[in-house]
Amino acid sequence: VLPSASSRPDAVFARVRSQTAFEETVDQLGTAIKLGLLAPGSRLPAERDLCERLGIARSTLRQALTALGHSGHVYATRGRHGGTFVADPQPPAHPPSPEMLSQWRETCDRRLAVELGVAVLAADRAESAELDALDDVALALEDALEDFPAYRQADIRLHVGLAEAAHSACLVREMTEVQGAMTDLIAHIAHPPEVLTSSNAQHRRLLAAVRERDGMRAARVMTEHLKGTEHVLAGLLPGG
Amino acid sequence: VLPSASSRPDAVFARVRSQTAFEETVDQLGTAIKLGLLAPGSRLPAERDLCERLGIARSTLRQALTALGHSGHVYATRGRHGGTFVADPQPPAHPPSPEMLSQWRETCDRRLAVELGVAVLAADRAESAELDALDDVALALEDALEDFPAYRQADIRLHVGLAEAAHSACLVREMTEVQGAMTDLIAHIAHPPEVLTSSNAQHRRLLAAVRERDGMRAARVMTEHLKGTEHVLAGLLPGG
DNA sequence: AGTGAAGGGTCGAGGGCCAAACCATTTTCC
DNA sequence: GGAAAATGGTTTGGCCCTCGACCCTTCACT
Repeated sequence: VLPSASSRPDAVFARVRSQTAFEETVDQLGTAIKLGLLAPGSRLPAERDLCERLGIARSTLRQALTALGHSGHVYATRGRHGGTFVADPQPPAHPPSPEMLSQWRETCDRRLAVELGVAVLAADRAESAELDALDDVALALEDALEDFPAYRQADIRLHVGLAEAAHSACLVREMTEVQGAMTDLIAHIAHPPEVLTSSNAQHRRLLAAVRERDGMRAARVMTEHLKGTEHVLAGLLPGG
Repeated sequence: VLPSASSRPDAVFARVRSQTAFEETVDQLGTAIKLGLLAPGSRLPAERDLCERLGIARSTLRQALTALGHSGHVYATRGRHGGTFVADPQPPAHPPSPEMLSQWRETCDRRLAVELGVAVLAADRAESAELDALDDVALALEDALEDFPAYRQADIRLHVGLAEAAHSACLVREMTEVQGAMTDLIAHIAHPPEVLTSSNAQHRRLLAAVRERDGMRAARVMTEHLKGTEHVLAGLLPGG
C-alpha cells in the first residue's frame, strides 16, 4: 500500500548481541573505574552484597572481580576490615582496538543523541543545588588544562553529573557507557591546552543555558561542543 | 581532591541485564513485526540463512520462531517454496504490562534522546532522494487520521526512515527499539483526529527543517512533537 | 582466645546454546 | 514417474555458563 515496499532496515536482521553476565559485569565495573566514578582507593561493597545488587551469583561476580584484579584495576585484601578496592594508581589504558576505531563515528553519533537528550531534559528538571555542584566541577576543569587525564576525569564528572541532573536513570547509564567508549578513543590523542580552553568556554555556556531553563540553547551549545571532538577524530582516524 | 567525593551514581551498581539469545531474538523480530518493518504476508529468510545473519544457532532461532508462531505473529509452511511468513492479519496487541507502564517516563526520555540525535544528524547527512521518500510517507499520514493503527504504522515509517537518513546504524537500531516500547504504551489510548492533525503539521515542519539543513530547528520541532505524546501520557498514567 | 566479617575456593546440578546430523514435505526438473 | 532441491521439523550429544551451597583462610576487634 505504501511506496518502497521492499525497503527493509538492516537493523531488523542485525546480529544479536548476547553478552554473558560475566562480560557485562566486567564492562560495567571496569567502565565505572576507568571513568573515575569509582575513585582510586575506594572500597567496593562486599561481594555478598554486591552480587545481590547486580542480580548475579557470587561466583559469577568473583569471576569478574578476578578478571579486573588480573588487569590491575582492583585488588582485594582479606580479613576483618578487608574488601575489594579500586587500585591506586590505575594501570595504563590499553590502546583502542581496531574494531573500536572502525566504529568511532557510530560512537560519536550515540554520544550526540545521549548528550542532546540530557541537555534538553536537564534544562527542564535540574535543581539549583545540582547546578551549583556542576559549577564547582567546571571550576576544577579550568585548573586542569595542562594535565589531560585529570581534565578528562573532571569532564566526565560534568557530563555524567548533567545526566544525573536530568533525573533519568536510563540516560545516566547510557551516558556512562558512551563516555567509556569515548575515553577509549580519545585517551591516546593529543589535546593542546587551547582546545581545552575553548571546551571550557562551552561548558560554561552550557551550564548557563541549563540554569536559565533554555533547553534549545543548551542543545545548540552541546552540539558545538561535541563537534569539536568529532573534528579532531575525523582528522586522525580513517573512514571520515 | 574534588568536592562531593561520596556521590556515586546508582548506575554503577545497577542490575546487570543478561538477556538470553533466545529472548533477544524474539524481541528483535517481534518488534520489527509489530512496527510493520516486516510487512504482513512477507517472507522471512530461510532459517539456515537467518540464523547465520543473526549470529545464533539454528536451534536457538527455531525456539524464537516457535514462540512467535505460538503468539500468532508468524506461521510456517514446508516444501520447496515454503518458508516462515509474517501473519496477516496480525494478532491483537497485548495491553502494556504494569512494569512497562511504570517505566513510561524513562521510555520517553530515551526516545527524546534518540529522536533529537536523529533530527540533528539527518539535517547534516540526509540525501535529497531519502527526503523525497519521507515526504511521501508524510502524505500517507495525512490520509490516515481516522485509522489509528494505520496512522501509527506510517508514523513509525517516518521516524525510522529519518533515522536511516541520518546514516547511523546504531541510531536506527535504537529508534526501532524505542518505537517498539512507545507502541506498547500508546496503542491502547485514544487519539482524536485533531491531535493527529497537529502531529502532521509538526512532521511537515520537521522535514522542512531537515531539508534546509537546519539541525537546531529540526531539534526544536522534534522536541515539541514529542512533548505532545508525553503530555497525553502524563494525563493518563501514574507517576507524573 | 574467641568472634565476626570479609575474601578465596570447590563442587555439582541445571540450563542455554551450539553443531551436526536426520526426517518430512513440497515443488521443480529430467 | 522419479530424482533432486529447498524448505521447515526433530533429535542427540556435548560444552560452557550460571547458580547455589558449603567450607576454608585471613585478620581486626573484643
